[in-house]
Amino acid sequence: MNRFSAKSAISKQTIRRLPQYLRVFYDLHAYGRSLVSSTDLAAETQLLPIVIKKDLQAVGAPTKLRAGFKVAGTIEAIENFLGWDNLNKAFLIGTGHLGSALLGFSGFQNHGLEIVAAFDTNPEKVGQEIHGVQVYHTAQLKSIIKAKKLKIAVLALPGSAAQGITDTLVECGVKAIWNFAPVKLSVPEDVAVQQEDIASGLAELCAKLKSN
Amino acid sequence: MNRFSAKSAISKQTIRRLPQYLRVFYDLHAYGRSLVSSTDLAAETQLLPIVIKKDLQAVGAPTKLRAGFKVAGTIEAIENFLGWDNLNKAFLIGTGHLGSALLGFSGFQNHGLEIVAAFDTNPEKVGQEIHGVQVYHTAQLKSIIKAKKLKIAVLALPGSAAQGITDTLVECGVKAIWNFAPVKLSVPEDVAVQQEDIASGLAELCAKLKSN
DNA sequence: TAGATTGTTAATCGATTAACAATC
DNA sequence: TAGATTGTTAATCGATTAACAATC
Repeated sequence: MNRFSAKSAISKQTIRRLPQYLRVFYDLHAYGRSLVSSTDLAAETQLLPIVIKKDLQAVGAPTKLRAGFKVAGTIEAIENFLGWDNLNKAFLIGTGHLGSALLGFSGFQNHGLEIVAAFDTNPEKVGQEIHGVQVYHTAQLKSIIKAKKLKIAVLALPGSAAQGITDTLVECGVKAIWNFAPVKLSVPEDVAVQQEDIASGLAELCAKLKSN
Repeated sequence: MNRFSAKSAISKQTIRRLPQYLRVFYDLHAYGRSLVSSTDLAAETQLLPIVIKKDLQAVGAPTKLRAGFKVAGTIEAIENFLGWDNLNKAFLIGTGHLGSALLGFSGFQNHGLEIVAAFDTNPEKVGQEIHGVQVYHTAQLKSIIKAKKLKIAVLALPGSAAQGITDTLVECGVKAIWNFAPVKLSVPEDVAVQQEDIASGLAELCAKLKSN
């Protein structure tokens, strides 16, 4: 959020909870429920009813007064808010352990993401298919991004290579980078970066373990 | 944090930043730096100096007035706070794409975690070694946990199986669960759970992308 | 000394939680 | 109607940021 863009009324924490709601609502929908109250959702999610109410309100989920949230409409509202109502094409850089696992994670299809190409410099990987996705040499990065008009990158490579590749991605007009390398990336402010650090979660767990 | 345990003075966000500091300090140490100021660290990490000062203060990192933080001592302080100064033995349940990737992630050795066994029900996996870790049948879970006195579990299995396995783990005396399955686990309050939801990060990225 | 830094308290900001009115 | 719920405003809590004193 920079000082020129409109202030988003929706908190980061709310956004992080949305996929959880979505999963519950998919289940409810599959069971044929058409309405669900925040108290029922609270039992299911271990969140407070007021948190759920506020979160769903924030994305404009439709309600029926005194009866709860409309299941089908809420799914639409969340998917629409996140842009998950149609698939965004993305590509992966780095097909090591983590990268391969990401390619095998079919769940992304439910999350608006379709990985249509992968890149690596390892000659044993280039030319192969991993979980149905073609692996190209990183040298082809620019031409393929431009040809396929890709805007979303997933980075699963060593920290030392991440910033260099990022600069290339920015040049090619990539607008979103999901970064699993343990380095903070520098990008222009019109490029969205989401930094994942698996060690943060482990640190939290270890801190909890010590305090118990 | 329940109402009986002492209130931890250190915030969750601070804890999540500790691994990042640790990486920077390892580098500084490797380069032979013995002192570093919070302003220098700020340039490196893209955090504010005051954030760094407070975070490191919270874990008791040693300083030299007017000169900054002592590199070696700060590494010790962070590692000690997280319990990463000696390896904790852990085990993995579920050797699918993600589980295998976790086994291949050598970085855990730097983060106080050593995965010494893996479990799966798939007959093609049982009896194999993945990245040097033996895969046992889930039926052997109880006996191996007890024999090896394991206290930390890493869950990388389908959501539908997670709670059932968790109940078994709790019975066996497991004290910490790092859960990659997309379900909230119910556990007694003396068991630490860290929930990872990869979709949360993707949701954040998509929200940023839309607002740019 | 001057200046850069840590140390520490206060102010601000944002998210969560509580309270209660409005509704059917 | 009574009661369960959403809707909405206020209070609380926690984390971040600012300000400035103390230090060498």
